[in-house]
Amino acid sequence: MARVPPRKTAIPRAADVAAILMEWFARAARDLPWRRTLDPYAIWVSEAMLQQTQVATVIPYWNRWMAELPDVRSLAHAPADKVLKLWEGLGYYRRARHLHAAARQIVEARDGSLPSDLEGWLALPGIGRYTAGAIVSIAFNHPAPILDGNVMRVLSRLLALPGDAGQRAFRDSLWSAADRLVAAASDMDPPHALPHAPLVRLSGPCSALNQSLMELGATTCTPASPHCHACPVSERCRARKTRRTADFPRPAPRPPVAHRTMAAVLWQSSGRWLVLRRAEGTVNGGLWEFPTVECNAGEDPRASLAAWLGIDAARLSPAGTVRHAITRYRIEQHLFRLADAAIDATMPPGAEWKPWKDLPSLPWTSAHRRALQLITT
DNA sequence: GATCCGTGGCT
DNA sequence: TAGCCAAGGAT
Repeated sequence: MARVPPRKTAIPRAADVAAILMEWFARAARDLPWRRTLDPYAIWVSEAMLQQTQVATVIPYWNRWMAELPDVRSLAHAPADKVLKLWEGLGYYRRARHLHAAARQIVEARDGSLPSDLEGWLALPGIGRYTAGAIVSIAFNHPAPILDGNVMRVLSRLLALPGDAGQRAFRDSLWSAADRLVAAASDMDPPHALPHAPLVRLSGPCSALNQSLMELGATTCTPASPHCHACPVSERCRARKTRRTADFPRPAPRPPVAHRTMAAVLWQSSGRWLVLRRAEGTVNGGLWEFPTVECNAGEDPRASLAAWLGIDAARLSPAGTVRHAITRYRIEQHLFRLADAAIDATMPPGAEWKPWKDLPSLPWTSAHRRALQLITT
């Protein structure tokens, strides 16, 4: 039988690869909580949480979220602070605000009925091509391709396709490869059973194929030292064949790290503490923190804070340091306590006094949640 | 297209 | 320790 020579950037015999990956997934799939359901709302929440976030981090958040906000109506009607509190510590808080806004949109414009097609999902805030494809393939078995960091790594190695995630042509080629695979899977039988994870449910072969690509990237085709001996498609992998798995994908250039210094005041007066909610549109918008000022390079943090508050620096007592990171910034937060006597100081704009007992239930920025613990202990 | 948006874990 | 990484989307 004549065999068509594979195009260089095409998956050789995509149907074979799809079948192998699905069979592997049936054996290797991890039992993750959102895999036990076909509810598109639950899958949507998991996909929003999993953006740029690791599975192990997401699991407890997803469980809490689903217990508190089990359906789209409960989310639509929830207060913003409750939504943010459930997201506290996950980062990229815009995801939570988008989820909330999309739920309201679904309840108001669609009477609470979730979309079942790609275009319907893409029309919602916070949902792009990856997330829409993931939801419709996993929940509805639609043959929509997905391309995330894992799939990009798996397919670029399989094809030995040079390039990095920042390059349009590279991404386009991989979207095409992902599309051919899920299309090939769509008319196959799904794996019959997942003996290793019997509680995992599959809507069909498109779900199995897409999840197999992500699973392979997460557990086997890892960024550093991939476990090629355990890979079901290693014999078809062009990067493996030439011992160049480390070359794919090429890392995208990263913006240089910048260091910043901040000073925050833990100001207690008559049993109340001064806190403020960060403005929407800023970093960590909507979250609460203690009043904070950024220090100029080389400036003494205590002097900066004293000047900002209009008080003598000697009245601020050091209470510890918290280090954290926001995207490309590495931030050193210096904490200072200020007690009752300083009622003559300048109130930072937007700040309000809250009793101690109210503080733990607010949604905090990560750095200041740790500051809170420093005070407690 | 480049830049911004968080965090915790791992090496 | 510093750097790197993880199921992206919006502007």
